[in-house]
Amino acid sequence: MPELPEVETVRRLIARGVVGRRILASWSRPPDGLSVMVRPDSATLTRATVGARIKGAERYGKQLDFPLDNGWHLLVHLGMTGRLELHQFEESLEAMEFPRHVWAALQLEPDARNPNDLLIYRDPRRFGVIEVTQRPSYRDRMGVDPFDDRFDPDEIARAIAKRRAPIKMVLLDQRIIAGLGSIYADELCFAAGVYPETRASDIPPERLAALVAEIRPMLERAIAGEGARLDQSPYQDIFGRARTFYPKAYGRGGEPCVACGTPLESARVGEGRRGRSYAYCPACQPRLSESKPAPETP
DNA sequence: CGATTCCCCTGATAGC
DNA sequence: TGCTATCAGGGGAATC
Repeated sequence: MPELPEVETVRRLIARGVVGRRILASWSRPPDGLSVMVRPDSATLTRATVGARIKGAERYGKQLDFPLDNGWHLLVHLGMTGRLELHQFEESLEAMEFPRHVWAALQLEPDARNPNDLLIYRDPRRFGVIEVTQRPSYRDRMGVDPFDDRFDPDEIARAIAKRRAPIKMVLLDQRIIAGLGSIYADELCFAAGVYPETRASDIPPERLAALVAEIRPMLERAIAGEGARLDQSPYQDIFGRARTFYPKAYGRGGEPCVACGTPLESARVGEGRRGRSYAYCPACQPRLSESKPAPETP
């Protein structure tokens, strides 16, 4: 659920508090037999981070990357419910009792300008991961980030047009575009007037071009608003900030279309556990087979 | 290669 | 009040 704009917001907020600071100690919760949250393990986290200085805070797609001055990288993927938080640290890490769903913590060196010196990784749903590596490889399995200099709308459109899967699923494919998720896939389909289950290869070229052309501006607006505002969602908050990018389609099934007033519909694309829900306006985003929107109004 | 399916997790919510 | 079933979803892995 945190997608490119939300991850970028986290990056900016965290960067101010951590870049340039040294890591004094680390803690991670012992494995419990379920998903491993800290990779490769607690000992390596300590070996890689303690004594090192955080050089920067970078993002590619939805991946956060904190390069350290000892050659290691601290990587954080927020998954669906992951958070990075800065807190004021009081006692020793060993003595602290961390709340549920906190998987790792790093104690930072004191900084007169910033009283918060404890970086926490929390993730209730455990789809995220925090890891250390000396050779980050996440870019190898990722397509182009929309803010990368190499992002070429024509090239992206050509890649999309080769796919026969539903456009919503193709937009979610991180190997083509890195950073989109369910929210912005829905929003892009809405903005371009494309029915989300349309086969990507069936979308008229000029319409697909319009959709792709909207990717960067839309993400820019969302970043400016510090992420998408999801009043219905329990995962809306990042740092308790007021997010001001209001989705026009995502999560609005049953509500009126902002453009024409028609009630939006919600449905699911893809079977099984990897299916994704989506919302769309049946009037503004007609199916390809329909030359015009269905005349009947429900 | 692409398309499709199963899986991991738990908070929130609806239904009984 | 308490229980149970359902849903949400990013992405790895396996399968077709």
